[in-house]
Amino acid sequence: MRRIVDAAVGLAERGGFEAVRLRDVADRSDVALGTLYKYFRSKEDLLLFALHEEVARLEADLVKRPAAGRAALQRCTEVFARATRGLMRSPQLARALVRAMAVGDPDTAVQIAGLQLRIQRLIVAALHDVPPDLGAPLDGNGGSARERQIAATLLHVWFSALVGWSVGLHPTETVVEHVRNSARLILNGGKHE
Amino acid sequence: MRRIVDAAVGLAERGGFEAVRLRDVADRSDVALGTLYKYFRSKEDLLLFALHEEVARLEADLVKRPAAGRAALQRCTEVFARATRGLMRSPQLARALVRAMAVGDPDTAVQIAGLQLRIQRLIVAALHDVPPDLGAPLDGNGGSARERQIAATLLHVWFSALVGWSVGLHPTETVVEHVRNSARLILNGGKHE
DNA sequence: ACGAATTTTGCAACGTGTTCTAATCCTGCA
DNA sequence: TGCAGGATTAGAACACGTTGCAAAATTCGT
Repeated sequence: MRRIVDAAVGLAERGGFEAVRLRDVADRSDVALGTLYKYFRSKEDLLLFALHEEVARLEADLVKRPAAGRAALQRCTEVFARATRGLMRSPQLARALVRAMAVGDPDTAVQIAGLQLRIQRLIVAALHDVPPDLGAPLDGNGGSARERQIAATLLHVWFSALVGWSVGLHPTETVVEHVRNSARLILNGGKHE
Repeated sequence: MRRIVDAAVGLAERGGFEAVRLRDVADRSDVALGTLYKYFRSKEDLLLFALHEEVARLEADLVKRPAAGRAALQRCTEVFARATRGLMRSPQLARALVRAMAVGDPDTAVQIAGLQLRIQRLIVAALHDVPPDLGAPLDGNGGSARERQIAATLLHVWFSALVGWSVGLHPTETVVEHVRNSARLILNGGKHE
């Protein structure tokens, strides 16, 4: 099962979503197609699992070295910058993962919701200027209501920008730009410092 | 070609994205599969055309009866509310259209960009408290920089919320709620009036 | 009204996600 | 050691987006 995920990620890194042909994944991981479908209900499910691991990496990174900076704007922008950079280690993989989020069925919705909450928690922590507490319950109750609202909004912006990028609307750098601009708008009233 | 789009929309209204089987669309519109592919490069392309018509409806609606209200917050929330209500006339169709936006290839990206700009123009107009000028160039230069930034941010929130809804993350009403909350945060500093 | 160019048609074929099945391979227990 | 129950396999089969192609229908200039 580790092997399955690794094979899928390997293929996605090379050729993105379409390159993850489940027959190939099965071959590469020395597993029959049926077995693969026993572990993962669909292609999206499989890629979502990879995304889960990616988020875990981000969490670990932010616990070890929390976003620093005097202003909340700086800190939360840094979280998104790091998250984006992490994803962009392999743009093709990133595209595949984003797509998996965007087309999931209701089956996968639960996982997506979980991922959202985890990232939101990271942003709230950055706004609050504390290291994220991975042990805290995922009920979206950390931080103040305002902080949670800011985090939710920026998360939407980030996601939407990622989709836009993955579809070919704009280049890599623009993703973080969008988030930064929105964060400025919210936290600074829109002024450029 | 009208017939093609109508057939596709009809099927999408019943069963969403998956129900739009291009063979069925071809049958229903008395057209061969090959012809269909001459007009539309892909399933997404076809649905995006339907979305284009939906946006045109929204534009016409907002020109005839611009969003009213004393506060910018009120007006721009109303734009999103009307847009969402328009889409939700048929939730299945809405799901199909949202999905088409989220998975387009670079070929379709241009159209998506155009749609974005048109909606953004509508929001800027509402913020500015003038009826939208559909004749204005689509270069995203209407309104002040701040207004454009607000519109861009809220558009991201709306889109992301729509994707979340279409994937099964949350119910219909939540979509506008998300936008309203973000708009409050930006325009009112987050206070509930 | 004729012939050339273009469009449309009908249909077969391919790729890939997904499902199904019968055979085979464990694994743990008596 | 032998066996029951579950997991795994190989591979066929199905659905649907997409492509290709040769024949038929339509359009258009003259």
